[in-house]
Amino acid sequence: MQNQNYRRIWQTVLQIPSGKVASYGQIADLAGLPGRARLVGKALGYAPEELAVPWYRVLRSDRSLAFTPGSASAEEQRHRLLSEGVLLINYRVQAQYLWQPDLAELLFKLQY
DNA sequence: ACTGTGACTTATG
DNA sequence: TCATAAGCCACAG
Repeated sequence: MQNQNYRRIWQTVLQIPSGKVASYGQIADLAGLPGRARLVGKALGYAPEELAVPWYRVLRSDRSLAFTPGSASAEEQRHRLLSEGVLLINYRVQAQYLWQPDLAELLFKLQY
């Protein structure tokens, strides 16, 4: 887990503001890893607790949760999002909650 | 080297 | 909207 790619993914997810969400593919792109959306899911699973990575702000490109509906993980994600004001309707969030970062500012913060 | 498996995505009907 | 199919890539066995 000392993987540099994982580190970049965690740092990118850390930039998602409260109340906003991003897709796995979007995070992969922003982290400089286009085409590796699946790696993002893997990286989130390995994220160190102390880093406090907001994994629940990441979902599929169609704005639905990646976990199977009703599962413990899905419920935790749903609750965490709700506590930030992001309401899920049929396991989907509204487009208004999508994160649209300022690329110049983001790249500066990530220091790539 | 080969194969199966995902916290995925896009195209198509 | 759904459902299916194919593409995708890292990783484990």
